[in-house]
Amino acid sequence: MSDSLAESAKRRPTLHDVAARAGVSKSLVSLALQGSPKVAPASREAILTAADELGYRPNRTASSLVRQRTHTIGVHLLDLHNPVFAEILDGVQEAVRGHDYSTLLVTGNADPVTERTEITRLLESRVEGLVLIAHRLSDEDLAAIAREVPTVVVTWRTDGIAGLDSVAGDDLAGARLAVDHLVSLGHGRIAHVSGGDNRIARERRAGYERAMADHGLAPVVVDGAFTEQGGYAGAESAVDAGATALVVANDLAAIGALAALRTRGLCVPEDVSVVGYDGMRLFDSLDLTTVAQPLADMGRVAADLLMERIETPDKPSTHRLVETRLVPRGSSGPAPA
Amino acid sequence: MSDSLAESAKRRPTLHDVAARAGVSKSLVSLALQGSPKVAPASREAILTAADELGYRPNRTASSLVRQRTHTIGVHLLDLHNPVFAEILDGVQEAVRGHDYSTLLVTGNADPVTERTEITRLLESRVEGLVLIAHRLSDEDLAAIAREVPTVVVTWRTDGIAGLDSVAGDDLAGARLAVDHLVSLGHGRIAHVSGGDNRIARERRAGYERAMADHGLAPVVVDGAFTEQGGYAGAESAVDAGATALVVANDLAAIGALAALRTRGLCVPEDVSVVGYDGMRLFDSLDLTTVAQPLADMGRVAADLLMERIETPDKPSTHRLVETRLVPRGSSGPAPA
DNA sequence: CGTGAGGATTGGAACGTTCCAATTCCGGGG
DNA sequence: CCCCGGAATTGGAACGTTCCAATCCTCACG
Repeated sequence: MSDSLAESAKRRPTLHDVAARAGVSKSLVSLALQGSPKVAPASREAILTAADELGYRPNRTASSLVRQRTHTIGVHLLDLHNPVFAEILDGVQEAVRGHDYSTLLVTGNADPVTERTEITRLLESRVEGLVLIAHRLSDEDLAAIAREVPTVVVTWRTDGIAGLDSVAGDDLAGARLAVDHLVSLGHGRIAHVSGGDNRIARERRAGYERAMADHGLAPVVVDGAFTEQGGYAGAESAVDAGATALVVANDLAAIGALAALRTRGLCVPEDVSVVGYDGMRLFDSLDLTTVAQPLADMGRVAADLLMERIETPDKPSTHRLVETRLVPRGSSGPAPA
Repeated sequence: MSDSLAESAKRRPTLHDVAARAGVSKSLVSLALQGSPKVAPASREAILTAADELGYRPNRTASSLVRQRTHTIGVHLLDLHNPVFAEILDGVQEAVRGHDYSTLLVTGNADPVTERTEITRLLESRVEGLVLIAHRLSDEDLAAIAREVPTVVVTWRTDGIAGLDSVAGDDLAGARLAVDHLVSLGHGRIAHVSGGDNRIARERRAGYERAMADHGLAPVVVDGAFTEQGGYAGAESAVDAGATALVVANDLAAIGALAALRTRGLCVPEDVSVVGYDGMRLFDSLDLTTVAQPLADMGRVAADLLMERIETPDKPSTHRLVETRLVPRGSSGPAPA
């Protein structure tokens, strides 16, 4: 006992220590701890009590070194602050737990450099698969990663990279839904507050522009970002330009836009209508009309795709588009006379 | 070349493979890759090119097995959906990067069972320290963990557990700030929408109750939760009870409360004032009066405390209380006549 | 031309597991 | 009484690193 105390200060107990205490070999301890049926009940008993008297804790690094498996997949989130990603992650975790994998979570804070080093870390930890929930990687980096480990990207289509699957919302169609909705409410001066210069933002913008063209309306795009500040600034420019309705690049920015309108003394939806994008649960009570994506589903699908690719590394890439739908709420209403 | 191709399909290249290709021993490769100055420039060159021709990627599990260090700390978040935790995490990550540790992120989705298994996983991965950003563990579990690895808890004081540090907001004082603010605006019928039955909620509630007593006012506490739904339901009961001001347990619930008031046709702050708690940046534009905590600072302090404990495992526990301050915004105003 | 210093390089043990092959143990059938 | 089979147990190699001690090489100096 005094001996175990002295040791515990020094070094964590190993299989060997447990074996010594139980009076058996380390092989048998290993067997017993894995629940093998070949171990005699008496030995098992002795081993189990020895293990927890010592506070034995298996060493995962040693274990995964010898079996060449880590039973772990890596998940990279662009940014923890946007709850959208958390909702997608929920789906991933749920699906992954069903396959007895656990997840290693990592975030690059929307910075490409940190992002690369964090993902490198995951690869060095020998994750067996990778889910990238939005990222800032170049195509070359992405391809290199996909060559190394089964990978699936969530949030936008990734074409032309071998062995890389993707799950994305249909941003083109989604933006169109928003425009159609506003047009049906009688709006003509519909502006788009963009999400900046990145893939998703460009896609949503394109959807907006095409829909406007199809309705024979002149598009007005103002610069914004996927943040509240971006939405705030964008909304100001948009109303300056005379817009009566705003298609905002995401919900976060839409919240910012609402704030801008409020400080301008404009009423929503009487003076200006606002439509967001994402449909995150967190903002359900804000009464924001939005283009909703099935976020948790996207995560689930991504995880399933990953599991398939882990089983069949050479299968052709699949790119899944999930459906978006418009959720009309209080922030959009008939165009002012 | 053909041989390396065939191999790459099978097995990741190891130090040994790099050594073979560069025509040196694995020891020298190891040395070179760590950037030791004892390696001759020519060898270094050869090794480096061999390594990246093979796409060599060091195996972290092997490495941390032999040096008895993982250079990793584990961070557990109660719940990814509440952006408060993300803001705390920012501080942790920042501080930790400065000490060349990396972080393993894990979440239990507010479920005590998943929480335990996830933390167990971290311990098996031999993290060198643990930051728990809110948790649902019993005191015994917590003590057991703290005995095993340096641990610091963020979000509430943890007294009486040896070797466990904590960083917390002063919830007692914070709730008092909210009450004082509302009293100074002339409110008398101030209700508290509670955050349910957990440590932080109880603390904030106690702060509210004491402050009310000190002002000679009758406390009215209605059941709520740390979620929008909780705030929504709580606000309804509170206004039914005739309150003209609400001290809500956190910002998330306050958002819910605002929604409830809106659907009741009540104006904020003309009819009812609302004060939240947390001060998360995400809601800056919502114009919510709130009791702000320095979230990122809390994370930084926690990480620093952890580093100190890693260096000096036997130092006495320290419990840091950080200061909260009231941020008056548009959701609170003079009491109605 | 021998010696030694010192830099460059190498072999091998160790880290804590898993798992295969080999060994021990036991009772029962011949 | 011996042998056999099966159950229980064990030793040891292997996983991919790190790092220590030992060896090798080169060259300047006496």
